[in-house]
Amino acid sequence: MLKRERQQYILHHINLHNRILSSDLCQVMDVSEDTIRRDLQELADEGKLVKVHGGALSTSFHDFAQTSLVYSHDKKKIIAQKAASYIQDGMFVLTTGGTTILELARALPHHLNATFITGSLPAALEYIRHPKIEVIFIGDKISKASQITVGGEAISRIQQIKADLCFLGINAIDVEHGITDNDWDVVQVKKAMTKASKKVIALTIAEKINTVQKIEVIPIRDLDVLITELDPSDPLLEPYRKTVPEIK
Amino acid sequence: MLKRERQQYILHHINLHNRILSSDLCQVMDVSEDTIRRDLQELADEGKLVKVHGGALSTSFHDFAQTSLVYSHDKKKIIAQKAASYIQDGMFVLTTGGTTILELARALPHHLNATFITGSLPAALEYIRHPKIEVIFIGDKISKASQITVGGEAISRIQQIKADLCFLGINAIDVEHGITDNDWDVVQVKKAMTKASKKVIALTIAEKINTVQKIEVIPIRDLDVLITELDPSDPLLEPYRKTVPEIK
DNA sequence: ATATTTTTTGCAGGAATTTGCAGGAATTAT
DNA sequence: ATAATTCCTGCAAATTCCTGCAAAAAATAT
Repeated sequence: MLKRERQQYILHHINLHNRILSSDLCQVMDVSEDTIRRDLQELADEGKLVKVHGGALSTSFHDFAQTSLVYSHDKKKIIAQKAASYIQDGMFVLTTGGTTILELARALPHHLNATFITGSLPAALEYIRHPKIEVIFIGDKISKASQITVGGEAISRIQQIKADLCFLGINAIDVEHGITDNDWDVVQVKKAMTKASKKVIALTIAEKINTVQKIEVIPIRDLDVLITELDPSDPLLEPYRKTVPEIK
Repeated sequence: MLKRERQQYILHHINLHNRILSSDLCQVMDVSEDTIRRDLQELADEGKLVKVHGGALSTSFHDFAQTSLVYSHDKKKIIAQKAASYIQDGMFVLTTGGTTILELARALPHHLNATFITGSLPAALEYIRHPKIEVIFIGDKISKASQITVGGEAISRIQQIKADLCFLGINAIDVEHGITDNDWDVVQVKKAMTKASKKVIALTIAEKINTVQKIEVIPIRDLDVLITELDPSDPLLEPYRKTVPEIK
């Protein structure tokens, strides 16, 4: 089979099915994995597909999960690792949106068997990449700024849920003013989520500690776990140790 | 064997089999590789075939791949332009998911002032990029394969809606079997959407015309508008003209 | 018929492409 | 943590391509 023939076949297949495995391709075409890899690499360089570990995806499909461009990416990865350890098989987990939650979504064990409930479009897109995670999306009006569901319909849906965990991506936290945010609609949803969960886990980079915004989500005393990229013994966390049962 | 004869034979063979190897040719004709190479080069210069490393490919084969891949964006843009012209300010618009709908979402006029209701995560992410579009997301379980909401909760939500338009991204359309798809859950949602709208508009690239899949979404007679990238007078669309009120 | 010109062909050599493989790194699965 | 896959780099073998050149063949002119 000629090289060009192979590449045409690959492109055709990918436009039809949106994805392809290298291993399947080299069987069908009877060439080595390396050859397929090189074909995919070339096509990717030409922008005709997106190469991923183990195969390739259609460009139109992949546009949504850019992993770069996240502020404090490495810090958030540390947070995500710590957060993921709280999730057990079979749990119902409520999550908000935000880049830290996105990192959590990416850091989840691939074979985790749990149900994730969220109103965040980007987070949902990450969750569905895990084969054994069931994703429930809370529908209603979408807030453009935060790419998250807001509105009364969403809140009343959330109130019907009794989840095990709620992961809260937060904008500001302060001993006195608690967890605060600046979008009224989003705050309503976050409030509802914390009330619908047995355990509330807040995720934040250290930069946001001891900052305050306009609207309260919950007071510190309603927080069960606080996770940051810092060592739990870091002095910056000291003031919270009195009130928050668990600091990671 | 004369030069003319050789070239005649090469063209004949390539129109029959879509491809040829230089090595095969010089064996069959009993001439040197160089001669074959020169023949192929000449024919390629005349545009009668496409020369590639190791042989040659039929132009039709090559053109098809080029146009359907490199220019598929243009095709979908054409479809999107036609589709967008149906949307008026103030309308409520239901849409499914799929790559063609995605292109529509990207091609919407920036100032459009309408409400879009969808269960597709990627489509919703596109809609929210338009400042004046209000986005309502239909929540429920998310189907991993299609990145779209499915389930009874979603369907009963949709049934409460009375939208002006429903844009249907389709997988297969056939005069006899109608619009068909291959995922039972997704079909239920699509069905509900078509019933909740005054006007049903199907979008598809010509490649999918006259193809059939396992499960019926709606019969052709329930379709109000069929939009493709082709000219409405294209013979491929002829069989649909009897049943579909409007073909663009 | 012979000479001259033009076209075609094969060849030599060196350049470029393509492919598979080995190894070790990186990622993913169990 | 361990095993299995997948990826990457460099390398080597095989194939194909290209350029220039000269012999052969064909066409044309004398």
